[in-house]
Amino acid sequence: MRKSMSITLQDIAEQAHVSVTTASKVINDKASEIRISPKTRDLVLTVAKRVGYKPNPFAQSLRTKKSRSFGVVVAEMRNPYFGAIISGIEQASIARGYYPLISSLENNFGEEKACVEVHRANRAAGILFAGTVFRLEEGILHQLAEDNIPVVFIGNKVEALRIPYVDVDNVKGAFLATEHLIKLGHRRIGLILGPDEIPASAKRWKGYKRALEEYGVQYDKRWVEQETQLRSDPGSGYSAMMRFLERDPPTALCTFNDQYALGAIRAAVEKGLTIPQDLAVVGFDNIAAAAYYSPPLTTVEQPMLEMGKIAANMLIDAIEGTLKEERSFVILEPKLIIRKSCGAGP
Amino acid sequence: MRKSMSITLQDIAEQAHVSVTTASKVINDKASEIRISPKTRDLVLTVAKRVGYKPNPFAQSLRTKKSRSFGVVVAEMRNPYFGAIISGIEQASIARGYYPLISSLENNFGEEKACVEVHRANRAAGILFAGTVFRLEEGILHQLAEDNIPVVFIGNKVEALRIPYVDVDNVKGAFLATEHLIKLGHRRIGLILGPDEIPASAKRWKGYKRALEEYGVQYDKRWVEQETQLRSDPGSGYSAMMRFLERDPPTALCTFNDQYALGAIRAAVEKGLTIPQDLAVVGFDNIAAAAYYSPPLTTVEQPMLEMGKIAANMLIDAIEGTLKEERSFVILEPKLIIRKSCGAGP
DNA sequence: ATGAAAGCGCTAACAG
DNA sequence: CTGTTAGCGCTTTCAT
Repeated sequence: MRKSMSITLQDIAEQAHVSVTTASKVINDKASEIRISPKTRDLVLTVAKRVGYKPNPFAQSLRTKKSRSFGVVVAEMRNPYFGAIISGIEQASIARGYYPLISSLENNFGEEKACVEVHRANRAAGILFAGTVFRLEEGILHQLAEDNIPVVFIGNKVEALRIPYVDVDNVKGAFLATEHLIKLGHRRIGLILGPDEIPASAKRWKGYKRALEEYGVQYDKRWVEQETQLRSDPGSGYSAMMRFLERDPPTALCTFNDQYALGAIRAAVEKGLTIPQDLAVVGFDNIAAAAYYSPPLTTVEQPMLEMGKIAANMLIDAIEGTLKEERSFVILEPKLIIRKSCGAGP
Repeated sequence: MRKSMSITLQDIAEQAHVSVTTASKVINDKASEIRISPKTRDLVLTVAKRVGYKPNPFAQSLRTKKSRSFGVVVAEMRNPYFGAIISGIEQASIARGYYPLISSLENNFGEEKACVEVHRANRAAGILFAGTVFRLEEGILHQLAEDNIPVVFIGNKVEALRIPYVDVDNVKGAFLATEHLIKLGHRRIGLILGPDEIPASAKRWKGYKRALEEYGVQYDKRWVEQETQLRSDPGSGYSAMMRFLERDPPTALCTFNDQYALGAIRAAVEKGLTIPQDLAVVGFDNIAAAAYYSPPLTTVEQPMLEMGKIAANMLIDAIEGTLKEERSFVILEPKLIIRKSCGAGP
């Protein structure tokens, strides 16, 4: 009698008077494909249930050289946008019997390499990158590809490589935001972008320009401000807005995300403007808090939870070798959520 | 020559012309305690470095029956408070060569059991609970204890059990907040508490009463409102504040956390009050966004990152059997951060 | 100081 | 339909 060790196939085999092999076969044979007598099957299953058998994942992985956990590298855990994505990833993977190992870069961008090292050391079966930026180390992606470790991106694609990814339609999102402002009568519409390294910046810029063009509003570079810092906190929106305020400010504003919007609003209010009378602002993401900002924020919603779920399922498919090329690139629809931060026009 | 498999001790042994045993000894012998000739040691180490050897954690765990990963069960991943704690956990554990498996309850409170199941199936070496509530299943804790799987709590203790935990001094935090308001001249000070299941509620209530008493302000139950819902979003603060507003509102308000504060402010503003002139409000936590609320929020800071780090280190110590009783209960100091949401008095 | 051998729990050929 | 055998990569006696 083992001390208080966990229950093994051995135990089941003994109690059911069958071999370990048979026990293993029964347990692993979900679809009843292997020919085992119903009697034996039932017996083994009953014993397994009775003793509360849980396969030892270390032994399984050692033997099969397959792991049921995968790595998740996320830009900033503290950002609610990523929090929601992680929730989605988690829900989907647990449902399929996989376990995400989450690691975040926080302010240490450029540490993608270190994170990947950790996941590789843990024999992650695949890696999910959310909002990461490969400033220096694109090489690690080739390395991963060589070693047959699947990767999927969320909200960020490395253009040169054909890697599965899921994202929201950024140009459409920015288009929606800008269009809303134009229809409200605004002509001097500011745009606060994230840093260049984030591909979404360029796409949102594009959507913004497209809306201007479509509605015959003159594009002017002086209405666009860009953050250079990668951290995505309200401070970014604050300082960008301050720069607008020091020259001649726009009457409306598209911001890179809800946190930027919060910061931008703060800056405007500090300079004596009121929202939305003096400045209409629209955010991006629709994080939970946005509905409670003062004023409640009109914003472009991204389906974060769903993005996380889809990405996790894609990665797991890739791990299991069933991911089809045509399902490898999914772009979700953004949705304009109208609240109070744009009022009824300038 | 193996196909493109990972490098094993075997490979090192061959290349260094030593036995696998020797290779293993050298690799595991950080402190040079085992008698191995310096020459052999150097040789093995050199080869290991050259081929980029990474031990296979599955084999290690299978053999030693010890795992280097532990579970983290967190109440709500989307909440920035927990995001910060997770960051701390992660930083500390990676530094010690451990890997946190994070799972969250989100809105499914009462699913602690399912989460724990998952972690046990993965052979987690220990479990960290952050902000979780054991409404139904306190039994799983006994189970864990029986099976010798260490547990530590963050921000929440199950009173009956002597389980290591780290938290902020909640009564002091609430005291600080209330005292600040009293010193500003307020007498009708509202308190919005979280649900009963969260032990911090009772503690903060205590701190609030203590401050009132110390400064000779009459305590009145009608100034306290409590949320019943476990989800900690701005909506909770919003509805609680609305209840105050329908009777006679206080002139100042202590809220359960910054998100509650955001919601409460929104409710007050909707009813035509201005902050801080008509209502002074103080939050709790000091999440990153709090500095950018309108007005910037005066709040009680919790050292979330540090709490995460400390807890992770405690758990790892417990896993390794070196956690001392006297270091098992740590209460950190809260700190009042004064910004604009309380103005200069009523 | 070094190595041979055994075995952790599981799965996969291969027999029977 | 079932069992025997072997081995994944590692650590751990126990010899030498």
